[in-house]
Amino acid sequence: MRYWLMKSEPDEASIDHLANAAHRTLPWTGVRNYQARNFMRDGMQIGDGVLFYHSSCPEPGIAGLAEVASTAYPDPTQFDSKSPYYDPKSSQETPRWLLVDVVFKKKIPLIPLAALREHEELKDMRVLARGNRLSITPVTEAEWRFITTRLV
DNA sequence: GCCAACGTTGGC
DNA sequence: GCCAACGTTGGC
Repeated sequence: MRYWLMKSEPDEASIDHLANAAHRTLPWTGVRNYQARNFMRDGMQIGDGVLFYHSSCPEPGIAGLAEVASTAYPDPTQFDSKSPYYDPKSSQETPRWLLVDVVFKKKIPLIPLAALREHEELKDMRVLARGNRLSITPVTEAEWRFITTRLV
């Protein structure tokens, strides 16, 4: 059992979109970074905990809790020439990009980025690291426990 | 809109 | 394989 933080732009897919999706589940489309892909492919298992983070928005921060709901499989948007996530260099035979399904668990009062930075216990969180741009980052069990018991 | 930081691309 | 140029991310 591992823990992750996954960034999403709320205009595209917010915690409310997830809560209202069929089966409260969405495929995590659009990851086009190898490190993030590898976390999904090599690190994630069904049932892993997910901190659902809103990014590139007026109030960035953790907006809810979710769970990994599938193992990794090819992201269909890479094959769709009309999609902004289309990748002409990928092929059905050797898909370059993968995704996992994510299922809603709980909406929480937003924990703003600035609030995360206030806690000594969270100072090493990958998402808070200088210059971090990864859309998926591992979360330690201690960080997960602190956030879900103290900040939620 | 700015800009720091980082990943990717492509010429050599 | 190096590395400069470029594009993207994402907070502010």
